Amino acid sequence: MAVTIKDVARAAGVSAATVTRALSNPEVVRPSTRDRVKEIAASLGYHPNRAARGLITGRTGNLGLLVPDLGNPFFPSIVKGVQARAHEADHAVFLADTDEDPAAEAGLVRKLAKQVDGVLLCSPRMAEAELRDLAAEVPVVLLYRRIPGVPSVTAEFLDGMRQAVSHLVALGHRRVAYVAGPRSSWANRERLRSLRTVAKGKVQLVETGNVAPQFEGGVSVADRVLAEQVTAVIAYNDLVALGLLHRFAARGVDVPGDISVLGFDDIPLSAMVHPALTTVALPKELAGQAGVDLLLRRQHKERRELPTQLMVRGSTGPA
Amino acid sequence: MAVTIKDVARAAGVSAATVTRALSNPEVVRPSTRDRVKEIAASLGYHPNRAARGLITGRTGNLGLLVPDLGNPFFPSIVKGVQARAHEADHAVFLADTDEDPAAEAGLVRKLAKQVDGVLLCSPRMAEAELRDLAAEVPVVLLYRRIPGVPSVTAEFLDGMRQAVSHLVALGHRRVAYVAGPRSSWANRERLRSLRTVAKGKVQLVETGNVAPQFEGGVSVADRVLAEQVTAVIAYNDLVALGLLHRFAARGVDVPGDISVLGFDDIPLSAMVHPALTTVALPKELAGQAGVDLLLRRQHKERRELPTQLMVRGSTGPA
DNA sequence: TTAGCGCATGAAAACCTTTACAGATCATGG
DNA sequence: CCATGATCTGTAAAGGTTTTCATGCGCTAA
Repeated sequence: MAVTIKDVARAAGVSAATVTRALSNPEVVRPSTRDRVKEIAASLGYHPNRAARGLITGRTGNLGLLVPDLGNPFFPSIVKGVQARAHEADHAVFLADTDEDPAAEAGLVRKLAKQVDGVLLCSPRMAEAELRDLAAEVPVVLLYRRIPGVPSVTAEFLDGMRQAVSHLVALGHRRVAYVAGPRSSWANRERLRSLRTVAKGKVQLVETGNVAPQFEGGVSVADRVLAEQVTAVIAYNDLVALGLLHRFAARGVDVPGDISVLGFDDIPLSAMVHPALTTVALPKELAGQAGVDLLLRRQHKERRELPTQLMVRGSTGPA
Repeated sequence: MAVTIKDVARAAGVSAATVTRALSNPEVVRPSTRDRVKEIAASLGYHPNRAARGLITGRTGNLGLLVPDLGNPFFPSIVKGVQARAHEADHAVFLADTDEDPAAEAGLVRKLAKQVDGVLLCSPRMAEAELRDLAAEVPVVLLYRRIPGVPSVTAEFLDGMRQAVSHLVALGHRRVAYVAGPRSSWANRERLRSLRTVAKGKVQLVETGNVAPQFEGGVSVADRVLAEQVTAVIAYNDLVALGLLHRFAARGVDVPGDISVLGFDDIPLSAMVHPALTTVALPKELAGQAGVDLLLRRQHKERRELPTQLMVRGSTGPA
């Protein structure tokens, strides 16, 4: 059926040990033998059985990636980055989508744990204690979340918010609404904290409550935002901002004439709508790549904080 | 380190064989023994090493999923469906994104082949011969592509196109542009064929050439569409349609007042823009699920063709 | 010439699980 | 009390790879 190392060994007239050496430790085998083995292996289409290899080396060559919702375009971008980088490093990627169900996450990770060398976790809502337990069981790198002692990749939220607020201030906005995301989300807490810090003394902040981090969340809160008499609104993320835009358009509210809208994430979609969404771009593919690097280099203490970038588009204008 | 079957066996005072039987073949072991083993296994946190199991059973409990571009929101939806269904069946999912590079696909699949029980292939562009070879090496189910002899999940393109054209005809459109996707894509050929069939005698079809199946493709062809003096345009997919909408908006062309726009796929995004996009909805998560079912042989059919549904939204109106 | 060394290779053990087969235990009927 | 059969459990092999250790060989230096 499948071609095994023995088939190659027999065809090359050497032992299995020599085959494995020729392929994964080439310098220890005589060049003539090595070349012959390699050639025969290639012609037979031999690839080592990774399960068997993993059994003895303890390393699987796989890694796991957990995301809360592929429906949010933020995450496919991360997946792309992880995927690409992992393949460069000759690793395969297990993907799990938890469908925004934090309860299921830990279980999923534990099931994957045996089959992977490490796990990348996009888990804004999982309890911190749970996360810490997990990190003790299997190498973990957190994506867009920070917990002391656990390696992580995040972005400079504070700087991003500063860019956003400066932009609005420059346009003359003095009273700005913030539509928050899920209260339990780390990213939400972080964004809110950053925003409060940078808003202090510069703009008056109106918090309009928490919504689901989705398009519908933005739609549902849009009318409340309008009632607040603000000249600009910052949304938890782009999806929520798009929900706002949608409802504003439906009500005939002009953006940015009547109100400016600012998002967070810079999902591809944001450049496609009209008016295009001004937003704080977070590195996504880059974050995925950085996460893989952290995981595979096993620098367990390390942490990376990537730069953010305000993307000024059509949805913001003078107050 | 990790807890193995021997640890459980020792703790329970039985042999490894009894442990494995107690857990995966419970009826053949005496109830009292079975319960004790199960209890101890649970308390030790024992999970069988899937690699080792796979080595002997020949089944891995994993499956592979290949998509051309996660950046196209069509595919994350499929991934979600696959993922959810696979987990229900206690299988894990390897994901590979080929970044629209058909050349890389076959290699990726072959590398994965040893680690999976089967592969789901979203591969609109791979050469048919290559695909057939692959299907001979590892169980394959094709998603949104059909090749004789290979199990596949597709949708009723013809019926979808019929719904779309009937809708336009009812609105009084008689001259309709079609923006085609990549010439090498199966879906493109299929859509074009269906469209020609249903358009015959009902509307005059203007084909405006092939574009990349992305937002930019739509943007780049929008002006050419306008020059054709049509009252409606059908795009290869939603992303292209959104590109059209974007460019139309920038040029001050009113949709649907000046021209109606119709997409294909129904990606989540299409309902979020303004005007919302009228489009032919293809089952995505459902297709993923059906694919998994086919692969795991929970279903004995070789092929499934899922229904499509025209979603009438704001981008189409009277001619 | 031979001891000694380095190098290339092979044999065998190990990784963890499942399963075919054999052995052990026990109850039952004769 | 023994033979028989049923039920339960243990032994050992198998699966494909990597790695440790040992072997054999040719060569150099004494």
